[in-house]
Amino acid sequence: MTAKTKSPKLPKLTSLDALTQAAECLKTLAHPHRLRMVQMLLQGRYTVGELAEACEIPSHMGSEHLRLMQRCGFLTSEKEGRNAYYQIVETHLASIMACIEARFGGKGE
Amino acid sequence: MTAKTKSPKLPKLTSLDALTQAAECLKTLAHPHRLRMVQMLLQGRYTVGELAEACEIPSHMGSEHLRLMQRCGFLTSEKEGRNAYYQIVETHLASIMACIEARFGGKGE
DNA sequence: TTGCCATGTCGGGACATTCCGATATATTGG
DNA sequence: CCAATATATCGGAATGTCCCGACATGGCAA
Repeated sequence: MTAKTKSPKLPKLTSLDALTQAAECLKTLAHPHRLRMVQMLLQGRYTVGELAEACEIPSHMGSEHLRLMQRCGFLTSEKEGRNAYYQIVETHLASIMACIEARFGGKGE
Repeated sequence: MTAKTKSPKLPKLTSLDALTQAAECLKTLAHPHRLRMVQMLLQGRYTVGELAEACEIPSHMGSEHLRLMQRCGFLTSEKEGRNAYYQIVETHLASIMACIEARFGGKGE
């Protein structure tokens, strides 16, 4: 019955659809190597090989991580000779990465 | 050799250990129902049943999601009669949730 | 051309997550 | 006491993720 509106606070909620999208993106981000790649790409320009080496993984696996993030709308790529450079297009990654660094020791701590 | 420092920009990086922890936490957060629960708990006080109902899932599944987030250090619980109330203890959740809302339509959009 | 290097793609095995039904515990009301 | 409610836990089936070796593509140099 409507009289039983016992809830003293009515929360404003994001739709479950939007949260499902958000969860997809977070899942894509939730990997140590992908986090490092994003952190690097927020600071400079790197090839697949450089990103993979910084993650201590073979470069063909780096390529897969980068493709995942591209599918999800985080990155784009451009080729230069036999190298491929990736760059960030999802601008919100900067602020999310800042939150993560604030919690889990920023760079170098 | 040290002479081969061809990198024009030297990025400051979070350690892979810290990023592994961060990825664990992000993976815990990366679920639509858990995101909604966190969003609600940032605004008020709710029982397991209320949180589960808002996610349109049976309450025993809500209980599992809440336990996951508790293990990860996001939440604590207190019992009151036959109800259980959860609350947020990881303060950084507020800023991360704000980033997510900024990207995926905040509350009500 | 031939061969090498950087990148991208495919298939599979190992492992983790998600969801659900069934069951367990604890508290309240009758 | 018994029954009903709220929460928690267990086991398993379906699904998804991670990592790897193997192979494919395209550019560059000798």
